[in-house]
Amino acid sequence: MGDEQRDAASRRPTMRDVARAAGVSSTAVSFVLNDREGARIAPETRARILAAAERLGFRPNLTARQLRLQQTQSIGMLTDGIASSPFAGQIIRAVQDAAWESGRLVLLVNTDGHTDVGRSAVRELLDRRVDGLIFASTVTRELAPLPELAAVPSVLINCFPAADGPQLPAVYPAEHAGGGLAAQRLIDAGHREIVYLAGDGDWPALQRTAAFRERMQDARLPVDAGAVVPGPYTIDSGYERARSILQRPDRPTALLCGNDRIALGALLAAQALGLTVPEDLSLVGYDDQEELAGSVHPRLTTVSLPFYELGRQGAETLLSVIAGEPVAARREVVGELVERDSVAAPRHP
Amino acid sequence: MGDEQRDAASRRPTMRDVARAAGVSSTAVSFVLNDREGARIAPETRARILAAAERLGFRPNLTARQLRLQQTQSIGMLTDGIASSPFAGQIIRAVQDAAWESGRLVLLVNTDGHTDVGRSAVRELLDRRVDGLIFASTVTRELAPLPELAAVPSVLINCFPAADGPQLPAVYPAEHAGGGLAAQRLIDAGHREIVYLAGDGDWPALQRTAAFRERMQDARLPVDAGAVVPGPYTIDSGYERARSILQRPDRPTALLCGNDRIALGALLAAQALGLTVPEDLSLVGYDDQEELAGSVHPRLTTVSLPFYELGRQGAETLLSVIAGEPVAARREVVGELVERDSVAAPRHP
DNA sequence: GAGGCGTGCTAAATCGAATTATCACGTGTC
DNA sequence: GACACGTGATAATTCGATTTAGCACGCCTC
Repeated sequence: MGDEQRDAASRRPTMRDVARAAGVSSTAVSFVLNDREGARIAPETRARILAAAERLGFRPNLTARQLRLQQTQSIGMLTDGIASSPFAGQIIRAVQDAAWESGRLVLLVNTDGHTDVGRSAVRELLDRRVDGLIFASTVTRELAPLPELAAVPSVLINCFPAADGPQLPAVYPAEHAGGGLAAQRLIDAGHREIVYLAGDGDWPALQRTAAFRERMQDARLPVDAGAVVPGPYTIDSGYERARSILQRPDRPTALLCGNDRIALGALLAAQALGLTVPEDLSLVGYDDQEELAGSVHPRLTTVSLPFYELGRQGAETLLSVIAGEPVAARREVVGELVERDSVAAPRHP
Repeated sequence: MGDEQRDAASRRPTMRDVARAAGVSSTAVSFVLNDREGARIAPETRARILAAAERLGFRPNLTARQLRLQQTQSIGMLTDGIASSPFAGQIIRAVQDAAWESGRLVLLVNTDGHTDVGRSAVRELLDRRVDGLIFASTVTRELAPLPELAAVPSVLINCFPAADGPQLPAVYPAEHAGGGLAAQRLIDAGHREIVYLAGDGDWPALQRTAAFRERMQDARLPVDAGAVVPGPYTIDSGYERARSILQRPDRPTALLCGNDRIALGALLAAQALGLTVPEDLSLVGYDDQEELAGSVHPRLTTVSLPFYELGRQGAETLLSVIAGEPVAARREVVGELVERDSVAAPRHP
């Protein structure tokens, strides 16, 4: 066995190997395998090349192709925390799905919130010549994107750019609309006294609170000083806030909650006070944390956060930018009301 | 402004640009920037090159380097479901952390359980010349790894190879040890009548059941026919099984559960029957599903699944294989007992 | 002053594909 | 018989780095 044959057996076969096997030049092989139009190759030659490629199990070396073509068919994805939020997985999955469908692969980097890691990660990804970049935030917020992101097509997911940074396209949840959905559900059920156990000053909380007020006003219901009670997004805080509110003689008939954890706290408080949900008290959560909202008794009516959709639309936006198509600067994705068992008509209407 | 200068300004600078700017050959630039030992470059020349590189903001094109060096400093990661399990994120995070520390990036592909997608994903990753591959399963099980995986260094996480497939190194949870931990907790608390609401015939369930029997025997406690009740890993099933068991006059004083969902079902059943946990009934779960085990009242004592550790050890094993170091064929990682509030001494000892 | 040697640097090949510019050959036309 | 033209291929270059082999020069030695 000659050196050449031994080599061809141990190495992955290259285009040259195929060319030699078919008795043609590597140019011909390239033309045939890429179905290059305008290339004139006789049918028999073509067949011989195809057969040789098949027989050798030839697959092009993508690293070489990437260098020549100056594009890597891969996109970089930065997150500031994968596992810190159980939802992040959905975004990653969606981005990966969309990328895969477009023939691309995802290079994933988790910065764990460290800006310096993020910075070197972006550099590293640019050095690898990714076709585009996605930055996904674990919490919905305004932020100043790293200026380096602007070097290639980039898209923000679950956040949006501050006025002073690069104006990258952004895809994030329609918190105002979602908050409206939640509030409207309680209003539609006939509740007139609703208290909002809101989140704590973050952007989603502000948006949802505004929506709550608007819907109440639209329904000509009063929103007095005590109607919005902000606090941390924890079970304990939900419990404490609900407890003090539900002990009032003029207690509300429904509590709108900033998230499912607060709602769970409220549920526990209601039970501790001998109130039955939803008969004595209606409850609406937010986030639709599967493991939580669907596991308690009664199961929580809540609004889902459209994480998969966020990821998909983010990725599709990025692919459009890469393709040179125009895209919307901002895209809000609406979650949906998940009807379960924690809402009923008020007992004394 | 000459063509050349304009080019250098718009393109990312290459090594040639740096060489020209410093008035040397690109070989010299390569030697200096890579600190190649044995290369003889005068200190002034070296400084000039460094200055030029700095001034132009030169960063090497990694695609070109990868082609020349025949290694991509990246690893491929396949999962059969990212978001289906909230834990998968931990494994991904751990793998990415370890890869990053070794100067590598992770190419992530989610197969969603489709073997054909997995197959083409592996091919795609091999075409891109990843240095190694990780396959992570969402459920702990025995499986026949895709034969293609054997083409490069590969490691399995949260699963292990069947006897007939390629024998890849595997890292997975020590279910036997973990099951022992859970059982022992109840035995140590003084319980003598313990029923195991087991999972349904999967590998972890089998391991944990075996461990339960062994610990009981070691403690000279009887394990009669009804002591192990297998069933689905759902809240409902836990509820039903617990209900029928707890209604018996000789009801056990403790229930060991196959996972936290079953345990939650059991908790609800106990409450429905007027039993207090842990006073009347002790409960131990498994998995430590944060959102669930820590949110119910009383909070569940359970055993954690070491997902982060699994990912990290898996990645480190892979890096060792890539480096040509010997590695263990199988590595079991033990979770830990998470003490919370659902275990107490039995009332009638 | 010829030969040896260390220093400092470069030309050219290489990695594996894609692409541009030609080239050889036969056929048809005037 | 000279020339244009279509067909079927190939040689050579390019992408941007790394690496091997070797060149030019000065200094020292005998």
